[in-house]
Amino acid sequence: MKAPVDRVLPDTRSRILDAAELLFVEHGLDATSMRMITARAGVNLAAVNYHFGTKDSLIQEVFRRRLTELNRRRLAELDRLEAAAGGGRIKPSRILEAFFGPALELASDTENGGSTFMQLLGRTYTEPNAFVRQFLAEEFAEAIGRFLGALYAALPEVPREEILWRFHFMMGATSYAIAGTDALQLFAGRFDDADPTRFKPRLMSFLLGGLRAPLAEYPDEAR
Amino acid sequence: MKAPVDRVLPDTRSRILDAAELLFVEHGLDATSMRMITARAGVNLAAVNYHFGTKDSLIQEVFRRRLTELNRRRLAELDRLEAAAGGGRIKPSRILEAFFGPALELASDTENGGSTFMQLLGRTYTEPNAFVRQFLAEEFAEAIGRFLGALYAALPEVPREEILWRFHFMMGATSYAIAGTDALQLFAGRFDDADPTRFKPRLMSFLLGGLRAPLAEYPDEAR
DNA sequence: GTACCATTCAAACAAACGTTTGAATGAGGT
DNA sequence: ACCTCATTCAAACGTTTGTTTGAATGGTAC
Repeated sequence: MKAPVDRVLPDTRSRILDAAELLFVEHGLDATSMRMITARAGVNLAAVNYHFGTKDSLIQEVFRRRLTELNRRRLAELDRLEAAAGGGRIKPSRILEAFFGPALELASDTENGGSTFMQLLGRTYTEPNAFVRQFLAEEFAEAIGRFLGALYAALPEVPREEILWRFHFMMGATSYAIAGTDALQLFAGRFDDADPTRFKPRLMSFLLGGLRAPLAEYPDEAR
Repeated sequence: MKAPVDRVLPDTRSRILDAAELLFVEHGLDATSMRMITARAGVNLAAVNYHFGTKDSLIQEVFRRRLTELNRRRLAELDRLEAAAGGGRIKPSRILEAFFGPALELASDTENGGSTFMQLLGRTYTEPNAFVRQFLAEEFAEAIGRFLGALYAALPEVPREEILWRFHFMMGATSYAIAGTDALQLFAGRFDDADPTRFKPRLMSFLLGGLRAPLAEYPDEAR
């Protein structure tokens, strides 16, 4: 039926992926039409369906080609930490660095479209589209599981559920820092400098402060 | 031309707004069609255009009716704090409570659709749609300006740009906590309890820890 | 040189989109 | 009783959507 060669990437495929990535950030997944993509990529309208099958498959591939590599790097860093610790405890700050570091580095790569993609990823975490959610969850499952386990081991005195929540909060803060800076102009004109390479130490400091914050009390009824 | 009465809200208007709010959360703004909205609201297709003009105006009204009240409550709380302090310093934790407290309370109101709306709001912060961004920015401008000013005054020893960033991070963490819990199943099956009333103390503790974190050093080149 | 096959292309497809229209409806004021 | 006017309704409007089709194109292998 449809079996495009995969050993050699014709330029068309990459051009489509790059154009789609850019347009998805500018207009969102739904608001980006096939015609917009093929026009910017300078290819024929039918090329997307020929190379990727459907628009959904194209979306999936836009994420997959970057995410696989990102999470591979994260897990490699974690492997290094665990090997170096040799069964001993790992400092939480190192774990955070291993998880959020690669993301922030990718977010500051403006030459190969990494920053574009990270903006896209940040705003797609809250995407309602069912198949995108499903796909992202699968792509992240392993990395999140591993890093949660590492944090549990690094902070044995903190309840696991608390760590779980704080990891969630940290991902939120990071995604917004990357995706939301120019996306929403809530802080318009207030940031001198939104370059991820520059705010990385700020963010890491914030995340670590949040992770280490004293445990709150949990009344049965708030207020 | 088009001047519907505004002193009395016919049921149709509210039914449309409620249905739209729900569907926007489920499918996103673009993926929700007029026909889906009117079908769920049980009204005629033309009713939306009659009552709101265009789909964009409807979107705007969905946000406006809740946001105006939310930010009014936030500013009222801040007014109280500033009056009580009488020119003296206000504890940062109180300021955070005044800003994020009302949002979390609205997020736990499942009876009047408040939680639905807060999920919608959380994921709309990163919405690429130009007119939505513009509108949200205007709606938030006053509150953000006031609260930033209050934090500057409460933490005079912290550089303003640092506070700005941390406020951004805090908004990100909060939005995710509200919008991302069930939206993306990254943490699927891991949360026992996603009720906002229950995670509020957790989040507040995390935010305060992040706000108070030691300042990072800023090397000219990271790594 | 010719047969093959992946790729490109212009054109068309049905379906769904937001919006408009003009007639029907029905409660309220005079 | 009659006029008024906000509201509802079924139907249609012209666009745009993602996808499909069948013919052209052009390099590679024999």
